[in-house]
Amino acid sequence: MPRYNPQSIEPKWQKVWLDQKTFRTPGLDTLDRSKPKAYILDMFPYPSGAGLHVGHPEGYTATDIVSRYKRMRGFNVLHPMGWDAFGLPAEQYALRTGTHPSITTKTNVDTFRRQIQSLGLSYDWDREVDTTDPSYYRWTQWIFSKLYETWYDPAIRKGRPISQLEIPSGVLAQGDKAVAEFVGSKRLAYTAEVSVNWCEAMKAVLANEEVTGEGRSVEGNHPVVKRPLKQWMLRIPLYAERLIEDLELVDWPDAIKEMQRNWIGKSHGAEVDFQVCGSSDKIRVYTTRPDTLFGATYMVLAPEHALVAQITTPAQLAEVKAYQEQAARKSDLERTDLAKGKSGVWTGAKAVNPVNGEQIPVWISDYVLATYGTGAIMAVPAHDSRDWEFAKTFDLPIIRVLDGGKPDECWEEDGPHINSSNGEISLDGLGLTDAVEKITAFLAAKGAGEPKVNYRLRDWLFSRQRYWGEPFPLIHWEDGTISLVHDSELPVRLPEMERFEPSGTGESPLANATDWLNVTDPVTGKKGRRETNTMPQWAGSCWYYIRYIDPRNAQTLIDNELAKYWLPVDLYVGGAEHAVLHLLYSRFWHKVLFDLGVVEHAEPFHKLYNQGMILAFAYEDARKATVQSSLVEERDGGWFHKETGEKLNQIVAKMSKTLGNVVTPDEVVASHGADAMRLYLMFMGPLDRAKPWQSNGIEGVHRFLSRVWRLLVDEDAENLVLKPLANTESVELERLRHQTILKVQEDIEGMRFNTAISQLMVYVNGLFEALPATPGAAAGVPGVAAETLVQLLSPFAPHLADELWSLLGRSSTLAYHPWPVGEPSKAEEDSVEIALQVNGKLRDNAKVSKSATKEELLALAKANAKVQKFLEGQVIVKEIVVPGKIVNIVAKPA
RNA sequence: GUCCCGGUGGUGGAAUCGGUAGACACAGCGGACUUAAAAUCCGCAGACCUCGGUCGUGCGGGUUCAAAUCCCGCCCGGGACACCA
Repeated sequence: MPRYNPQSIEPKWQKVWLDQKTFRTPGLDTLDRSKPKAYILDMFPYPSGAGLHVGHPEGYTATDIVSRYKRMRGFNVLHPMGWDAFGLPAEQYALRTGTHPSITTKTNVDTFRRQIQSLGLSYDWDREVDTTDPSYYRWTQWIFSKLYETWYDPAIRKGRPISQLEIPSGVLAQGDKAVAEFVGSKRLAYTAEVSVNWCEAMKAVLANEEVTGEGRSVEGNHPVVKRPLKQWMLRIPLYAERLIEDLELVDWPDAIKEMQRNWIGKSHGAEVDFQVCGSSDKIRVYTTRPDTLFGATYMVLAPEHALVAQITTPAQLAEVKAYQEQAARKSDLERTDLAKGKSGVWTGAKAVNPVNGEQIPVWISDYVLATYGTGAIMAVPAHDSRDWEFAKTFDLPIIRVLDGGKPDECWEEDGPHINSSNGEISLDGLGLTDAVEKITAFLAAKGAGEPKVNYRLRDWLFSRQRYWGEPFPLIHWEDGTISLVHDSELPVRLPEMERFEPSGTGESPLANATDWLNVTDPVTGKKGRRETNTMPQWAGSCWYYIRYIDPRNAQTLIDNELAKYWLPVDLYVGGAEHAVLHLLYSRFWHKVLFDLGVVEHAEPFHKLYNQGMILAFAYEDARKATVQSSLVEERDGGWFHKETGEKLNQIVAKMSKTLGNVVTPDEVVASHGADAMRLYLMFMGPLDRAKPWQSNGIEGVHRFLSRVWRLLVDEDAENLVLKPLANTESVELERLRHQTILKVQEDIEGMRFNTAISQLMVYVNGLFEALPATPGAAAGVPGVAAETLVQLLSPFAPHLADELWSLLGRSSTLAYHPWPVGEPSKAEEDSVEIALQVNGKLRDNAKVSKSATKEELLALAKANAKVQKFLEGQVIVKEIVVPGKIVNIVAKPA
């Protein structure tokens, strides 16, 4: 009767773990800090209305296995879960349904928590955080206050309190307003009228990182246009250098590090001044190829460049103005579309090339970006493809200064310089590196330029005109000053509002919360208005890993001692889609907090691991049109359309409603149990690889768990009882046991869960084989084997393991039971099978003693009949013996 | 266009300090048990042929006694970036 029944044992153990707080991590008072620690973190989810999908449990299971394993190895483990619950989708859903986002958020969180708990994950639920909880966002606001009150000191490469900023006497002399302006120009958080990415469909501003290369929103793929708005910005580029350097300190996938480096986009070059003819104005350009300066035949300014108005000649004014207006109206998409040709207008002005005195025309064009470098370039058409295209379009002169490539093609590679000399300097004959060095020194000496490092990374646009986000702790006073809400008055709560639609004007919905909006200074009677923008969703997720360590601390963000002990996060698992956004922002905030002494480590996440996406099979017909999975049947080793009978191809695709191939965790838990689901997710393949869900696969692991159950439990008995266990273990089983312990622990440490599980299967197969042929015969599975198997299985299938553990007569959970000891000496085989080769081809195998010498192996090979057959009529040329592996005899015809 | 990752049986995948390719599973085939089915257990299983071999890790070369593994050149799939001067 008592068959393996996950539906009854899983809820039972989940209740025990929850009720007894089995996975509670001690707080400061009871924490034994002499023990090693493991902070194992999942990227917390956005609790959407759709509930958990199978991708979530993949990463969660992996971290859960590591957490459970580390506990058994005697580590203090911190393994928390929480909710990234602010954000646009909740607000949009609320607007559609008329339900307040705080209500839908609560419902969704409850669903997510129930689903996650049904997977048996060993989270400490006492540490749950929710970014929308005022007691949480109080500290998000606090961190913003710190950003506002911090400036970056380039001399010591650190963020410092604004109180330590020295005000130049010249600024002091100009009065309070000038001082405020000066300080504002140094704060890490500042407000500015900027051209922003405005998404009409979302009625909100987006950060650069939230806009795709096609000029559409990452969320929802809506069109995005440029529009000037007053916004809060964060000066993340000041930390660019450290954000690049400190990638050396962390153990992250190379691909992610590379993406961050690319995003920060450091480049070395020089700034060069060009004198405008007939004017005192100079145009400063940034170039990474100062060595090509002799080939500069014209210049281009961004249409928004400040000098355009001053240098444009009256004759060109109308045309220039028209072009500027046209450019301003274009979206980034239209401006950067590579398919379109180059456009531009001559300003009428000329400037002097500082190395050869040539007067060259100054153009404006939208292919030059106002926001990068100086917003102006020197154009070297012979050696830059963009300049080449522009010069060809407008018939501008092209001078080659590098020897290489075909005569009528642009050459962007290295080569000996030509046509590059004047009376004072010559680059002719030099290669790229030498030429750059020489010309840069020359320009510096003449005061016409200097070496310069540039970053692609821009200031982070940090405000949104939405309701469902953290309010800024700021007040705009009637006298034009801005002040922070005092720490003691935090949090600034998000007001309860009935209507919170975005206005569409760029004004946040909070502007309508009249009672909340207006404030009066109790001391001076001065009137003010709260900041009505809210923070972007990234704000809450930037620092949640810190709060988990000390989640209920009402006095400070985090206790210093706890921060010292638990940080950094030892293992951080999540999807690769956060490669630049969340992970870059988080590192930036962490560095600011590091500079302020809140945390003691330069980097927040030591080891990062990206789980691959769970895909699913889908079907398409000969025209490559996809077919709903419900209309597909499998027969005769192929797939066919149920209605038309057409033969279909199996493909791998993302799970989607349209393909009808979505699998939800709830249905898998219901049909096969959480343990089977966990095991299958890990058995599918390497964690970091994308792989398709196969319903047959889950059957397979379920069968394995049933086999384990049957190995130990007497299914014929009326009640739940163990089969009789044997007292002694054969030499072979002992060896297999030690091999299994060692393999499983190595594989868990290396995050190779699929091969750990196969080893467990090998062990179970071995135990079955060793059972007496006749059922009921005296000895069953050796007791030590039974206990070890259950222990090794427990990180993977914790419900089954705890159930069997209690059947084995142990009263408490396995969660903190010491991991079994695997001894390499006992795992070693005493004989090995080696390959006998002739000329590199396998001819026979031989079982030999592990200690056999080279001579013995060679003699054995030569005595082998099959080997001899292939040596007939041959002369031996060479003999290679690798003990424990192969003997290879090289021979050639006599 | 540039960068990164990958390509192994019918399927998911093992094996990379170069040393017996295909562990473990899924699907398949055969057998046992059963009135029958399910479940379970045992066995077979890369391809090709003359049953002793030959070929075989996307394709073509190379290094080596020996290559899935290292090198060169391609092809295909996935991801990221893309007028950043």
